[in-house]
Amino acid sequence: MMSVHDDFEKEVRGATEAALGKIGAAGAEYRIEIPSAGNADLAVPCFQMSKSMRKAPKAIAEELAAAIEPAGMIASIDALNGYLNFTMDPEILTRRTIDEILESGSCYGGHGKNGIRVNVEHTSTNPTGPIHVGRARNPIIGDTLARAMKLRGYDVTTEYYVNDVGKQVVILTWGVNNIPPEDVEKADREKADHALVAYYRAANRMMESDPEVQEKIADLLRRFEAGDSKVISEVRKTAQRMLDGLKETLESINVGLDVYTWESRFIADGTARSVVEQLTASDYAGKEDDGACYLDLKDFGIQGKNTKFTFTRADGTTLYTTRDLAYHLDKFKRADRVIDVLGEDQKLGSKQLCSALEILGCERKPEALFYSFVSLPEGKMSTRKGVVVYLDDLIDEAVTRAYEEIRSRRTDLSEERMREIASIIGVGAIRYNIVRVQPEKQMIFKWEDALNFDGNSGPFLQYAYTRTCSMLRKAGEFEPSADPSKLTDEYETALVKVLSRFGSVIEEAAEEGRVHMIPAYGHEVASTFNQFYASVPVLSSDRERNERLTLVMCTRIVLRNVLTCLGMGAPEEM
RNA sequence: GGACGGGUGGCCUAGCCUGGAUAUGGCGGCAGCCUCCUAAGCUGCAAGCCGAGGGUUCGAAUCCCUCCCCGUUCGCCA
Repeated sequence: MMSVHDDFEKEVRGATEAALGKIGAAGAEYRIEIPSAGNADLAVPCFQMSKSMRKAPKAIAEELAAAIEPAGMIASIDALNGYLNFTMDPEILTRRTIDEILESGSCYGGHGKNGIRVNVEHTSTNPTGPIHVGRARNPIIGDTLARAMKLRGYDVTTEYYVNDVGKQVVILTWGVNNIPPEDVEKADREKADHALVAYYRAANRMMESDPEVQEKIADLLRRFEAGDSKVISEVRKTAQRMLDGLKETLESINVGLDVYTWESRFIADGTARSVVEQLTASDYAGKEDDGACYLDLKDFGIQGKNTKFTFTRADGTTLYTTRDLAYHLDKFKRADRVIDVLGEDQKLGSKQLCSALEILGCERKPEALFYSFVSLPEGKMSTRKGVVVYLDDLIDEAVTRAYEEIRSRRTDLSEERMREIASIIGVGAIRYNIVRVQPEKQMIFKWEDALNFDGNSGPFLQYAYTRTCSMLRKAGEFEPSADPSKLTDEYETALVKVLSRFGSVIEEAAEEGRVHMIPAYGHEVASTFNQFYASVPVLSSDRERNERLTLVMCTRIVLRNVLTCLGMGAPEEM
């Protein structure tokens, strides 16, 4: 279905071309843009045609404006500063926007099912410790992208790749099975991930200082790589315990993943081995003196000291990226589009993976979405060193703050209800503050920013939402009406305009992975609604009551869709 | 040293891909607004050589070049 804006642009294009013909400049190049100034809806800058027409832009704009009569959706045309400005008929915009929102409801902003299967892999943190805020962008960006794509119409599957292979999980397993509980620091909470990470840290420390421990861990790793089923299942068991803790954290911020794929599977089912065989047979393959195999990727735009990408160790065992290749080949079978949400440290690895896929004759590539790490003012976070802020602690702090806020302003709510709302607000604040900034921008974690509840924040959107709920609750029964002749106030028009843009925001977020557009848009909706709320009486209005309530209803739908996309709760009161 | 990303009022941030009118929004600061639908709100004010310098263009935060600062990376780790 064509949106109001698409239809309007089409009419503007038609009118502009006709006008150019009339003034003897048919075929002139022009652009249509959204004005950065003024109240018009679309504009045609007349600067670029100025040279060939040998006329001042201002004069061209004026001539063009004079050559166009308002018709159809075009309500008025005017020339200003060398721009030809078009204003859309507000009545048409209002009626079509409201009708579409009421008709589409929770699907508003989307496009209907498109049948394209998308696999979004996100989070995939090593199961060696709790999720810390340095990595917290991953689940939040990934989950938001998945939700936006779902709304847009994709058939989305989210997936977590569990690294149950390699030195790190072996160290953890050794620690859990060999260090007595009294030798590790007491965990600050009982969740498995928090309880287990102490063993991981202790094992790392012991390994560094005690050659005997180092040898024991090396031995365990050798048995693991040799396929010792007892060792493999021990490691898997530890990883599973850790993962259960991670899942709990993810659930608490409304992130649920559809599929968990274990890395060890690609060793067990032989697909990693088959990748090795195919790569070895390729023209780019080489072998070190000691037997390690590599691809030389100098022809694939990989630059640096070393263009080699090693895919087996000297002993022939596979490496992480080798197994990741098998994993991607598997994902390609299951989805039409494969998206990986990755930390910026994976950039080279991802590029090597794409080159290797090409060498394997695979025509498809994963689409990578990279984000920069969140660091602390004193430097980067490290699970091993214990220099971290855990996501669980951030959530607790945010919920506690939200609880205090509610208790200070509400006396009519039950304890249970206040706790429930506090959780919705606290979690919303965290998700919003993280997804707000474009992924590639580095972030420095500060408690006061992370816990911001005012202005450009999650609770700001939720608060506007509760206002819509409260008004509709108090209004009781009413007859919905999109009669545009009764919604002519500037605040009403501004609100309708903002609501009408939701589809294009979702399009950009979903198609280009620009998820930070969603919170920015949500803030605009909430802010425009708050201005309307402060200036236009609704419940006490008479002649326009139904139309205003209908507009409030539409705002509620859009805000709820935005909140859903952001994985934030929509509280009826707060 | 190479590669990739970031640098926008005191602080955080949008815009950059696709050049265009007075550079977006927030925090903090200052001054106002609750006899009206929840003040987690609204209104107003102060605050900017868009990292620096060149170039292209009628026009540059946006494109190109050089340089500076920050982050990531250049493992037979994951």
